[in-house]
Amino acid sequence: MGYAQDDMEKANASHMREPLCDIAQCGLPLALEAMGERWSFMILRAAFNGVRHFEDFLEALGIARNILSNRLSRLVEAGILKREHCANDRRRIEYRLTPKGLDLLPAMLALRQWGEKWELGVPANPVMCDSRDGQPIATISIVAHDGRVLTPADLTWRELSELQADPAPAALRKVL
Amino acid sequence: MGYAQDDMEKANASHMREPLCDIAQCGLPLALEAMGERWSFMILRAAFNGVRHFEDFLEALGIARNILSNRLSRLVEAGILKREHCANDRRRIEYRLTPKGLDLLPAMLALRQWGEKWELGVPANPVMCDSRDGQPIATISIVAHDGRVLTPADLTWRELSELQADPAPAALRKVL
DNA sequence: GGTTTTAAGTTGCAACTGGAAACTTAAATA
DNA sequence: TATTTAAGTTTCCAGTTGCAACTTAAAACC
Repeated sequence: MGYAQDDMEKANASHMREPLCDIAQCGLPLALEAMGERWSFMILRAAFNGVRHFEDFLEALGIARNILSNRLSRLVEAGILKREHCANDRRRIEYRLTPKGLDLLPAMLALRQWGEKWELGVPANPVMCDSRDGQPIATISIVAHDGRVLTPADLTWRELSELQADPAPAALRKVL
Repeated sequence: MGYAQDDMEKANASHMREPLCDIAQCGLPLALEAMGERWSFMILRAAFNGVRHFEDFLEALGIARNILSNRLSRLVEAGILKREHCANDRRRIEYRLTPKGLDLLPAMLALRQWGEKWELGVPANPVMCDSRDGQPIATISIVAHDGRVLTPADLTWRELSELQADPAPAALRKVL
């Protein structure tokens, strides 16, 4: 039993889809390598909403069984989900977010907020709130080390070496 | 000339790929509808780095010409990029980020930071910095309305109606 | 104990999407 | 006018997706 998954992996390995940008020392291509597939974020969203079992993902997402199987395996391989047999019912498998998976929440909420603002147009329901005071969370934004909110015009790229040599240079080129 | 793009659109329309989640009033599926394709974020990254012309995207990304053409068209359709003929050289077309596109920067940086932390393992080069003081930006995080940083355990979903009726209830269920 | 049900995953097949390379179109330049 | 450049299109083939039916193993039922 179960050699088809191996075949699928072999097939992937034999002419492995070229990494999105293997030269760049940039986290974005690496993040997309793990999360760039069509269903990955939707599976993650379901996981954040407490979905843990194969059949429940299936129903929540309306995804094909084989694709779900493949995506869950990849997310487990990537260390974003962990796969565990249920103690009381050994047929059941629980997929749970790892710390690495939980750490994707800011990125996911930023995307969600963008979609709400620019595509949905109205506040989505339900609203993500702070459980301590019940208030909606703030918009995810880029902030400086001292907490000021930054816009694209306030940002610049600096070389690591330059940054270490001269922490606060006089003039910096703007990115945009 | 130029009927192939129309054909492509017709082909799309005839059995249009079903939206990722058309029922949910959620921004995430909508965001993924616009940005979920394999190359979309990499194109956006290049655009944020000042790439504006077809051939330059081609070289920067190592993407196939037809796929780039198709993705740029979709990003323009989605209102994330705008397409403009250069004034001085009418062959050249400039793709520039719109405000809607610029607003994806927090999501992109959150993904990049995640990739750096969990996949790259070391700080990527170059570093995104505040141009006012040259310091690296803070980690993108989820903050409450009053600025406290929140973890997944601090978060809860609330219904819009409930939120309006009772802004600060006594007990709230945690999401995770 | 034997049958049925449930959970998870696999297979085969048809349709669709992606990528490489050659081709087209139109504008600029020599 | 001939050539080059920028952007985009077409062709063709390989790879991926999705559906439906099938398999496997454990639990529940009778």
